[in-house]
Amino acid sequence: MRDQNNKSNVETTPHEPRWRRRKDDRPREIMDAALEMFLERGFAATRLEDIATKASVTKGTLFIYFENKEDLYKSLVRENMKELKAFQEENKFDIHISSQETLLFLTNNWWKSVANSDYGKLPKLIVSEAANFPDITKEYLEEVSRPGRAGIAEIVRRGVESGEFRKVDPALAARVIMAPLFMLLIWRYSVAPFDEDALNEIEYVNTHIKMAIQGLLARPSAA
Amino acid sequence: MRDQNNKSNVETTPHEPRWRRRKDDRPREIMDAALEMFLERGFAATRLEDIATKASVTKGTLFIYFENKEDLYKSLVRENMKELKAFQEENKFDIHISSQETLLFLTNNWWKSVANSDYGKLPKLIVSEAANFPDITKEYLEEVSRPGRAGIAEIVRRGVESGEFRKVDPALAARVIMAPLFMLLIWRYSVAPFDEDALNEIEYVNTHIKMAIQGLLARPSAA
Amino acid sequence: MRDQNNKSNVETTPHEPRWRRRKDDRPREIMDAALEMFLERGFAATRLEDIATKASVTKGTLFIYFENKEDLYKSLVRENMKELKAFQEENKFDIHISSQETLLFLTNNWWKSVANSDYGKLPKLIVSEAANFPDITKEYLEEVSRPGRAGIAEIVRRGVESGEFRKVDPALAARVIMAPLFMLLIWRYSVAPFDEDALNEIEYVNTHIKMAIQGLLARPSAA
Amino acid sequence: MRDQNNKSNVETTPHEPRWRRRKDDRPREIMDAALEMFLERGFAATRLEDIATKASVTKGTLFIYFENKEDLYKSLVRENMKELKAFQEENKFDIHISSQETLLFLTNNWWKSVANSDYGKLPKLIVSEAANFPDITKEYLEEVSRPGRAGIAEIVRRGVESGEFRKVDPALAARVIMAPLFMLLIWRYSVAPFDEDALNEIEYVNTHIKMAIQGLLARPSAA
DNA sequence: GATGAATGAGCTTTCATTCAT
DNA sequence: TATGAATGAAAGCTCATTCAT
Repeated sequence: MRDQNNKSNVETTPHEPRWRRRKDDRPREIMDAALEMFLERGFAATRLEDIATKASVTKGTLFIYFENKEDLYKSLVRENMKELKAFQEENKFDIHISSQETLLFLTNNWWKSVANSDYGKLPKLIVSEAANFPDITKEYLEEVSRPGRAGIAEIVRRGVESGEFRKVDPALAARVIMAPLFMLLIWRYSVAPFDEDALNEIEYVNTHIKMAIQGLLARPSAA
Repeated sequence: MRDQNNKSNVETTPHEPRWRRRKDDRPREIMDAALEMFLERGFAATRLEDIATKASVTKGTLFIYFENKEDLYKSLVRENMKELKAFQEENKFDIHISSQETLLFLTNNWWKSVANSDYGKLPKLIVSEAANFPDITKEYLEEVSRPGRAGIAEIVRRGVESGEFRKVDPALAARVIMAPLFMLLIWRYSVAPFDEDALNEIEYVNTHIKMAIQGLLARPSAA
Repeated sequence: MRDQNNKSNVETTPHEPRWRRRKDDRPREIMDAALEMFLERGFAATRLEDIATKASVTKGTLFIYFENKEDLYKSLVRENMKELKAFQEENKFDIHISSQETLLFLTNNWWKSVANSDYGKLPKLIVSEAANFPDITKEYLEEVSRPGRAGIAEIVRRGVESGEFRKVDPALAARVIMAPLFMLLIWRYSVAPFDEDALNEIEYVNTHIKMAIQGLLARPSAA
Repeated sequence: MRDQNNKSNVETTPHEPRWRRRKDDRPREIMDAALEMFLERGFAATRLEDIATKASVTKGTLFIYFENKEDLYKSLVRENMKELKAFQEENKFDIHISSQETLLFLTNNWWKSVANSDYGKLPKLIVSEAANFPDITKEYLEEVSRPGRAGIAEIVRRGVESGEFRKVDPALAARVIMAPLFMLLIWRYSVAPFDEDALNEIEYVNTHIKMAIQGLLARPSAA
């Protein structure tokens, strides 16, 4: 993989160094590699050597930046959670538009900023390792999942209150609205690569959000 | 990596069951215990000793009934898949009732016979181990998932054709309709035990199916 | 080391089993092997594989009987300490004989039962690993060393009191009396194998105890 | 196992010191730090990083002055041995005084110049690492231990010859006389820090040397 | 010279699997 | 059949050593 025969030609060619110092970038690179592997194989089935190889370092380097395998896992999940939380908080909706428009807007944002970033990988990871990392699971539920649901529930509640939506339980409706979106992420990062029936994700999301809005509207258009 | 050694048992009778029967049905007990553990921890993180303890036998006994850990895993998934398939096939809908009634009827059936049996544990397991057991993943997609989706899509197609439903892509709508149900199963067997916000599953399913039907109907009731 | 070619002649010779169950004897055998190695190399420099080989088992077997390397070390030291303590307690001196005879008697006993048993290996081990196992060190000091010193000091005290011995501090004299005996054990298990100048241990002990008694007697014989 | 690679520096000048000097004498500082750590933990259990930290340098610096960990160990032991030898050689006794006075004089000198300097740390180190560094062990025995014993034996021999001492084997008596002194050093640098029963070292040495002289004198005073 | 990030050999530990009992 | 002691391959982790900076 790397240049291994730079012994015999030392004094002739100014050969590439065997490695470089990249103190600032390594942790991120390692966490990125680890996220991919953990997402694909799960925590226990992933060997540190594979993560190291993927991050273009050796096993030992992992231990410079992380205490152990578990610490690496928790660090990368928490790092992604932190960023996702920040995103959620700044992504407040415009309360002047209708509830259905707000849902559309949020779904759109979600698609662009969550579904197609590393944050979108968290659900599959959290779900798969839930019982193995109870603390992480609780943190995710409390800090990411619950606030997210609460936000959607609030929109639904306003829609119901204003008469725009039918009478539904906002908390349940929020869960129902979010389910197909999370299912998409879980699907994508688990069975999708083995599915011969490729899924058009954008059409799926559009179909979902339209159905959901139609399902909520007090006087749905016959469109 | 896995899934490729179907060599050693060629010379035995092809109809010999995967595991030998015993009067007290040890294999089933072992598979039940294994299902619980694999579901909770994942394949790699589950120790055979734990499965054995849960099944009230010892490690060595597992190897009397199953070739190895992988064989145990595949056996239990396939056994459950086989039964689930049988259920799906006999559970054909009555084509004389309306499409929305059919959806209600199927959801009801699903709730009683899938969501609350061991079959309901498959999605979380399959999703978590997808990349580690590609063959199993493909089998599930081909033999369980795809036929299920096709069944729902067909109902939607008829609803659209008859004018009962709006014009939607039946395949996508089918995925959207099924997503919250699968999400429920995955949720239940992963993060739910750690969630302080207990989910009323029946209300969730009802909310979902009502919203979905409202979302599909050409002239939805304003209920 | 063991029979390795029992593959080709399986159906002909009733070959020796590859291993036997020796649940009851293994811990002692492992601890004996470990004591030898730890004594020679020290804790950190001893590889578990070497201990295993010496005990005629494999690495994995060590972990059936001991939690980890440290537990093995502590177990063997404590086991030997326990036996040594028992010996010390039952080996009470006859208070009717003179103090000098008591010292001779005890030294004789020590030579037979401590110096030439595994207990005699403890001092070098304790000394070498003192800072690495503070708890063990304290236990040894409290439970073995201190009572031993106290016993000797008591004899000296009686000798002084009765006028048999000169006026000396019994506690210090006890330490001085014991020092050459412990030094012998430490010497024997450390540098002695590399010394060209072989030490006649019995003569050494005799020379010591005679000098010590002469050194203590109020009116020493001119022998 | 160790001690056998004296190959690489053959072509350099034979008088080149083992370690290069620097104005602020880094090698000495490193060896001092290493001595403390090796003495406390042993060779294998001591991490170079800890030595470096103690010497206020970093790991890499150690390798500027010493080839490797083993070289550092050997260098510091040999350096101390060399100085100790020099001390022993110049510390010849005055043959005009009595043998018992000579013993007192030497013990006094030993207390001031050996027991309370770094040389006094050698015995515990040598004893602990004897089997791991056979060459060092032999050097110590030949160059330090044996000459020391021979010196004491010579004094005893003269005492016996002159009638001042009883008839004893000078070599054995020498060992017996030295044992409590070495035991003191070993005790001090191993278990003493964990002993609740603090030892008054000076009283111990005085008690010892008085007892030893009384034990040797042909007509001991009844003091 | 000095640093400390990076390496990789080697050790401890785990656990699926075997097999004596 | 059933057990669980014993095995040994493989994984996590440590740390002496190297070398880019």
